[in-house]
Amino acid sequence: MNMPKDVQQRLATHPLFEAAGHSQLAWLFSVGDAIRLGKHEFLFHKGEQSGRLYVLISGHIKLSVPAERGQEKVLEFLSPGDVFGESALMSERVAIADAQALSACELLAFSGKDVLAAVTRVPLFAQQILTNLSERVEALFRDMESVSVLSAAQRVAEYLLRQPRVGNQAKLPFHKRAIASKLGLQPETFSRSLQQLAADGLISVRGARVVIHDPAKLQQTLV
Amino acid sequence: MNMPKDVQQRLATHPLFEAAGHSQLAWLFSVGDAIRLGKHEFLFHKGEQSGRLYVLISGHIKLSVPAERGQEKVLEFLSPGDVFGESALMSERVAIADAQALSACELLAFSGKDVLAAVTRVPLFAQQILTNLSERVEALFRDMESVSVLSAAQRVAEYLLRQPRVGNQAKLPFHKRAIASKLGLQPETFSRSLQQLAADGLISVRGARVVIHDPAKLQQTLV
DNA sequence: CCCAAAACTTGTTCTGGATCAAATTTAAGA
DNA sequence: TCTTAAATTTGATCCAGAACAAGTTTTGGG
Repeated sequence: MNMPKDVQQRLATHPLFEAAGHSQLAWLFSVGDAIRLGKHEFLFHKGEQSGRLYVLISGHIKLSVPAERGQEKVLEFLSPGDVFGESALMSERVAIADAQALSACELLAFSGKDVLAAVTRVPLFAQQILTNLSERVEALFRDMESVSVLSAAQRVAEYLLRQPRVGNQAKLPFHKRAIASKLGLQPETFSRSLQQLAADGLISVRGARVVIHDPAKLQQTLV
Repeated sequence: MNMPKDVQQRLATHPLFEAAGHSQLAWLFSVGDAIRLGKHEFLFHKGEQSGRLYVLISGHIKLSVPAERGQEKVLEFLSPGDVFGESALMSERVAIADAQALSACELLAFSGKDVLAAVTRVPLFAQQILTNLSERVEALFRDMESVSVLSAAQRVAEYLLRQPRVGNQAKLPFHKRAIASKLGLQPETFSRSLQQLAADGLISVRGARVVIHDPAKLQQTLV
């Protein structure tokens, strides 16, 4: 549909596509749209009928639903490789959340029809989608579990332990307010939980930078 | 692998398979296992490496994780047509929850390898799996949203409205304790929420039978 | 049909996190 | 750089739902 040549060349070496053959790639690129989003831009809003499935190539996207008093509930942070907009695969369905870019993003978009067609035409691509959807289901399970069995500080500790670290330092990848919402906490409680963990000598916080003094000991707090 | 002839015949007319051709069905039945579970029986436990993807044909299954003090957190109730055990599609993964039959069940089981192979051999089947996984992601989104934005009574009202009704009467399909856990509530709070809705004249409760006097008015309480 | 065990309900108290309020720090534009 | 809005933190209070404690009802196995 609308896929600049330079984008195609970069994608051809992308993990999602490298296993696909030449003609398969050509077909994917002929039916897919390349999309760019600026930071803060919305890809779709809750209630819209986008009808397309998206593959995030670069950047980060936040799925959230508006709540009362201008608040929002963050459902998921999406990273490169993630597949979303699954309502496209169901008939008559409408987006269940807002999708907003947290940074500049590149995406591919496919119509639901083309995705189902891709199952026969580019099986490796279909398998990637299956695997990614499975991973999202498991991630959501983990979230549901922690929201209902862990305390605020434990949820924060679990989140910190999941972040990539350089040395023993992790960087909170998004606004604390958004992370708090994802964890099912108010910003105040998130802040206080960080302070609590710091007071317990488990971490040090300065802005978005968190030093985890002893990951094993922090992990202990989750029991 | 292990598929009695009578099971094959019933499955051939099942919505999941009716679109598949004769030889495709034959292949599916040759690689799939038919499984029966008695009420209360476990299909797998958290931490096990079942390595298989399951399709629920009849009966109901509960996915849950053990919590402290012998409690459990119910993550999902599965109904006929649902696909689960998605860890099978990811390498090196282990079940994230327990799966227990809530009634006598019939299932099909496929190895992860065979599922990925099915993408090329029985595309319609792969599409069904894609669609069902998408539905589960959306259902989990809805659950996350209600847990964090609705009050106890609102979550109960929402749950009641989703149950099938004959006339204006709905029947709670599982133990109240299990439903409460699914909604992120203690049994006591679930019970009191039902009483509250009854006191407000919105419903009447007798055992597992709930009469919804005016669905529209009950829906109003969710605003 | 009986009866023990499980499920559910009802009452009371308690508490983790929400809410309200007010600094203080950070960061995005002009 | 400056300016101003946004993000974060800190403090004080409040409350929905958890936890604990007894009943009461339902259920299923014998």
